[in-house]
Amino acid sequence: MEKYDCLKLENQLCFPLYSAANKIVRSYKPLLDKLDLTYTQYIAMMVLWEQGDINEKELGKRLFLKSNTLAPLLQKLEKKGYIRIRKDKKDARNIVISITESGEKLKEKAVNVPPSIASTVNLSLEDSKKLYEILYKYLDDDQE
Amino acid sequence: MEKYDCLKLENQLCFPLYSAANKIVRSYKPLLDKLDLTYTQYIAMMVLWEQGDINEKELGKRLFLKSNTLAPLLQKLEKKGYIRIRKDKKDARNIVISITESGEKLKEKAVNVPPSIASTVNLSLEDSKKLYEILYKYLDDDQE
DNA sequence: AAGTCAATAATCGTATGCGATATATTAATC
DNA sequence: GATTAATATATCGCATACGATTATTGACTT
Repeated sequence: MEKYDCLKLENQLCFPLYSAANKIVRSYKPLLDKLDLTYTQYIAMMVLWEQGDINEKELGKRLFLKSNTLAPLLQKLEKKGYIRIRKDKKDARNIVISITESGEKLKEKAVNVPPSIASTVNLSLEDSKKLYEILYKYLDDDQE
Repeated sequence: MEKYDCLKLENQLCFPLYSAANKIVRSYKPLLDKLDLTYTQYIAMMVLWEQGDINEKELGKRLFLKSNTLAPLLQKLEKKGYIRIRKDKKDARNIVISITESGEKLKEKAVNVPPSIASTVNLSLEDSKKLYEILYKYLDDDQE
């Protein structure tokens, strides 16, 4: 083990993580273009499709994102007519996001996306499950 | 299994991949700030530290990146004095990247980064290995 | 040698991510 | 009730990623 071995690309865990994330997000693009969504906009819509109204902070927690990323993103989604952004009447610091009819309708198109992606990811069910499990182990660890 | 279950965030493989990549790259930032490098610049330097001169296309292959990302990145690294960018005399379409003395010196500081990151990633050796293995299975699959 | 095509890199436009900072609103304290 | 602290969101500046386009250079054909 040489002194500089730890600096070799092949010995990094972060690098394949970073590259694989780029690769899979890239593979969504042609599909999401049809919905007029970017990948980040898509996962935000997913949360809304699943649980309806949500405030920005809660959404940020679900997506591991903060307002510096979310605020501009949500503004774009509102401009496209998929969501509405309002202040909470009880506490005007809270922003409440709700889905519009147009946003709800998008769900019908969106159901085609996951199977289409799944068919291109050439991993065994076992590997997929393991990958999922390890990634959440890492994500759920907050002590950093 | 409901019709829309496939759209739930918890059923996505891409989402934890995307989030984990963000998280780990984010964790590099304070360390790389000391080297005046971004994460992408850091992995480019890694290739150079390991194998010296390389042309842009080859570098792109190693990093899974193309000139639309690499060209501006390399210009920044050159501006910082870590690398030199030249045209190949035999074929001026090829860009040859070489490392400068200052870039070579940076390696000494950089050796502290991987251990520091490793100590914050709370995964067992087994999980890390498995993660690495599955990610490369995905990355090396070109049929998409 | 001119013209066509292929290979490689650079540029452009858009949308992130994110640390840092600013702003708005509410809560807490005196 | 005025001041201060805390909370939540927005803005700013920078550096990616990436599809699409353009520019440069070389190879090939005739």
